[in-house]
Amino acid sequence: MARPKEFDPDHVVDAAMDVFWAGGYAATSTQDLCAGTGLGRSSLYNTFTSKHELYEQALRRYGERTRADQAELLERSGPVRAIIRDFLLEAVDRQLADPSRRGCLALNAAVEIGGADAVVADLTRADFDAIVDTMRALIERGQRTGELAPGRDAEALARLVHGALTGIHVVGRVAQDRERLSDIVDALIDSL
Amino acid sequence: MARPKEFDPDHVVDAAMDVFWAGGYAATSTQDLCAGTGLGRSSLYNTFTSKHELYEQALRRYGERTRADQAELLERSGPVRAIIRDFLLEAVDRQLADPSRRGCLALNAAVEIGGADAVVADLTRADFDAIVDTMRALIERGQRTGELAPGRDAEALARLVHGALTGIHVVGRVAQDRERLSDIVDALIDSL
DNA sequence: CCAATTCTGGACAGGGCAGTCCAGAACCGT
DNA sequence: ACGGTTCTGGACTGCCCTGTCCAGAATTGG
Repeated sequence: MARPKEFDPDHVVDAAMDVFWAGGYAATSTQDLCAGTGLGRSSLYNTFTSKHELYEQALRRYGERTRADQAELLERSGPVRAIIRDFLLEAVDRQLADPSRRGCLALNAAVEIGGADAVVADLTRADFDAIVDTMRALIERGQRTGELAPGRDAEALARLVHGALTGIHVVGRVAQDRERLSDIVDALIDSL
Repeated sequence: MARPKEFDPDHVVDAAMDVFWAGGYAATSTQDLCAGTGLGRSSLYNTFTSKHELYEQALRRYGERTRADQAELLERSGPVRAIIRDFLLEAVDRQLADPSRRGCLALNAAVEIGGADAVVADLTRADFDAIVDTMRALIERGQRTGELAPGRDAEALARLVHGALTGIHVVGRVAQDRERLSDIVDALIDSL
């Protein structure tokens, strides 16, 4: 019917996600996005309406990815303490292995423009809630199996786990040493 | 000797701190700063070399303020659990009372440009360490008085407290309900 | 009251920004 | 092979950005 696109929009969203992730929203220019995705300006604007729209799509993609990771987490067997511990330590190691320390895209988005942009606020809040839901499910499992003390509020504990994760991502942006981050994990796991 | 400035630079730094705090670094223009401080461009640039320099001074001022708050915290008497709890709940209420949800300036700075700007990374890391130091001092006090279990690593616990505080500031940027934040405090205090 | 110095307001410069536009290229169904 | 449609590259627009400059105003010491 007509000339087909010379690129896969899905891959472009992935590439744009990386560019925004590394530079944030405001400091990333449309030229950066062209360079990072390999598209020309026309193709970018023809497929995605605006910089902001592309950012939203990148955020959505990020949410899909992290939700898939969490679903995989729920399928693991064994002590939930170890599952949560490994999950957090993976975040620590990923953060330290990344030379640009980009942290968590949803967190970065919430902090940078979550206060001024309702759509971004909704997307990031949903991402946060998804992590909390996963953690609550794990904690409830531990309480059922007797691994964890049954009396405590699983939702509140899950939110504390999420708080620890935000600490890892935030402090990890500026900290070089592993202890500052792994201490958080140790103290948390010890507290469950 | 010469014509004196028509403004107090200290007050200007305070005003600039508010402007940056509300809008972040990249999204705040020098015009915004002129409007917020009441200075003309010439006066701004005559006193502070550049937007970035003014941002650094605002960050330093913020550090002074928060360190003073923490020193005051250490002078309180009574159960340290209550002291830490009140400290965190004050952060929750301040966050929810603020319609623009600006959170913590140091955290916002670390997340927005801490990965790319070494000076900002140093300043924010120092702010984080100051909070951790304060919390560790309180926890050690609690361990000495027998209020808290003495065996646990006070430094690691202090970093978990800081993680909870980052959670409050990050989630508080996009959450409206108090429970999402107060749950973190409850679960944490219950874990000390 | 004058001279030296610093401050102030506003105009200005150069560059980068997001987004548009158009001419030509590529494709597909017929 | 051709007509209709969509895509692509690159030039272009208008705006806003940070930072500079300068002419005049304000102040103080002598």
